[in-house]
Amino acid sequence: MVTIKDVAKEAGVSVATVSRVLNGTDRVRNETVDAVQKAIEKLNYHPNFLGRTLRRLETMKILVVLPTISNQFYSRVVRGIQTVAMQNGYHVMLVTTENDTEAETEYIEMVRRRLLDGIIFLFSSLTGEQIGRLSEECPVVVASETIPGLSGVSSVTIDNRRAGYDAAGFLLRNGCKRIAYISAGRLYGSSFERGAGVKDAVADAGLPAENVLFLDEGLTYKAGRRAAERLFQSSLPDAVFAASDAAAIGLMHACFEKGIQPGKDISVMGFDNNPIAEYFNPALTTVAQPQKEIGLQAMQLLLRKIHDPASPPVEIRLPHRLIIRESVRLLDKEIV
Amino acid sequence: MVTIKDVAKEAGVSVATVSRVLNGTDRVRNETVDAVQKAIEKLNYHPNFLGRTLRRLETMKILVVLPTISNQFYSRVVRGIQTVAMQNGYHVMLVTTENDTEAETEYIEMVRRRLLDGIIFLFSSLTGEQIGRLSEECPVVVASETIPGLSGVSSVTIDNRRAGYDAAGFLLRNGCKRIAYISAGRLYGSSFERGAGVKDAVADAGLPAENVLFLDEGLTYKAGRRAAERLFQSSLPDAVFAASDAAAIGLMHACFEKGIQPGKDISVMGFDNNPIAEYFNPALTTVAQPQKEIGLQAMQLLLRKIHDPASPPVEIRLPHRLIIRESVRLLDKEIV
DNA sequence: AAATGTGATGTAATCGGTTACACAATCTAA
DNA sequence: TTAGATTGTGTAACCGATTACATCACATTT
Repeated sequence: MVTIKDVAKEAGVSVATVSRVLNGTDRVRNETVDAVQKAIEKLNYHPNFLGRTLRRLETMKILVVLPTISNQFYSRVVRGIQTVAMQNGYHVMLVTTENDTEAETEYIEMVRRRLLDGIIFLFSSLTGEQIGRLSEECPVVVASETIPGLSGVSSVTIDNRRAGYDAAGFLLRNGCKRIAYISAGRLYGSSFERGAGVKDAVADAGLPAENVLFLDEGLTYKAGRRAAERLFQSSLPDAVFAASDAAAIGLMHACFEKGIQPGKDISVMGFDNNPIAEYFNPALTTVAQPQKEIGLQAMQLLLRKIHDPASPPVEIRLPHRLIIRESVRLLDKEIV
Repeated sequence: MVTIKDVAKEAGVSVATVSRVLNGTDRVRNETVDAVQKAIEKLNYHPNFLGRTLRRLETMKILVVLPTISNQFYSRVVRGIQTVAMQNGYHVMLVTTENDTEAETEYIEMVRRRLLDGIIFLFSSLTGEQIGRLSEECPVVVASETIPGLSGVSSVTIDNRRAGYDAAGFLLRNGCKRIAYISAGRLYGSSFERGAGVKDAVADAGLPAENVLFLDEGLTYKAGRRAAERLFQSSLPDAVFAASDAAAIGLMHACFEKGIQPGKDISVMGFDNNPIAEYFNPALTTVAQPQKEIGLQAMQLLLRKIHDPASPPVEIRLPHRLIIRESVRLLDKEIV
């Protein structure tokens, strides 16, 4: 490997001078600059970041932890993160944990060990306490997901409980009395919160708690299909609300096979406003999160934490939005 | 920050001994090990990777470059890569270029500068020559995408030309004489290859070249919709073949709005066998790539290159598979 | 002419680790 | 008993960069 020493020797100067040319941190005579640059070119030299970051103790790189990249929801959040990162000279690396807790801790070690400057969790299998402790050692932000027991850590999310309340409220106002809710596993706190919101709405409508059926199947197409199979075993609810658009679509697909028309025979609602929601037939009524905005704000909070580790944690709640399409049957009297 | 020196002082030993305890590279007396571990725990010490990798000149991490994470196709390829990587103690980091060439070169610098041990391109805006040069400096593998002018670099793909030929052949055998092909931009060589295969098939069927219409719109839902709008302006072809399932779905959606029934009034075929293909209505006929296998093999090739930089490049072609569902209208006489 | 300032460059310490080598203590074999 | 091997540990060089400080040549000021 070509090192700074080789360049120095080739150019007939000291390593310090080469370093100065590389970083432009100090005045160097023009002829010397030329000689060094010629040597760099001749040897095809590329500075080794390790040496530099070791000395500087910063890497200009941050890590984003997501559960999987097969869920489209995250792509826009990541885009938001990348936008702000790029503006500030930072690079973004992604890692997926794919439910592999051990892998997650491995990656976290990289941040702890200063190979990366900070970390944004869009998901975690760690407990709130663990993340809290981690955040005392290095810059951490949690975004889009709520993690039980988390405190003292900056976060950016929507108000998931409220979003669940609004979604269920919309279904109730349109005549649905019995609602099934397809939720994700226990690691997705946001999905749990939405379920709590559904319960609230049903209670506020004066209906008994039994009118809500929880199906803890997950967020994938398959999860939706599984949920459908369970529903088909007894009398159908008026509406199904899924914690992801994919699950809603999986359910609708199973309905077709049974000859049940979503949007007519049963109302279906998703979450996240995944692009497919608009293209599916029937187009899926869903709840949109400001994904890009979540990413933007998360990265801004992380930058603040990187530059001022003592800065206090901030919790940002962004607004969600109901997107009304065709999969929920509307009562005539309902205006929106 | 707690360093190895602090631990050494706390435990009353030298830094060398602490290092030995950390890495288990040498014999250390049991009591000494205990003392060091106690000190590590007490100080909550985490070794800084930089020092270690600087000395060892290897990071046990590899980089995967993808265009975007909003295309589900890549998630399974990445999963394959991760499987093999994990088995070998490597970690996988992802970066998306989102059509930002500059960002791509930034990440590549990380590999060149030994911050990462190797790189797998699932996409690149670099030319074949550039990647060829890069591969002389560090371990490189190209997977799933074909890059024009690439040589001397290991790669894992399907035979895209053949896949295009097979898809078009299937359409032709089922009575489609005029075929539109929705392709991705010039950076996606695989999509171009598939188009060449379509041309071959049409020529072999004795039909004139005008029977193929190329629509260079892209791979997204929106791209499919744009393609549809262009098609609606003149007489419809018998079939549309899209280089991605998303584009095929975007097109079908536009068809619905026009009252055209895909699978009946027009045949539609996608590519990749995205999970949604199975759930969409009508279910999408498509070409499946062995995504996970592509990832597995790509990582294996990369490992070989990392361990033996002089190993010769290997080009692996994996088989594709037609997945016949409902979006292509079948002639009765066609068995499959 | 002497004192002072300035610009360009080199020397060497440093970042946080790993590891070759040295050395002392202990054990083993002849 | 003693030479030689083994074990455990410390010293210091080293990885590839950055940077505080020193140095020297030359220009400017008094």
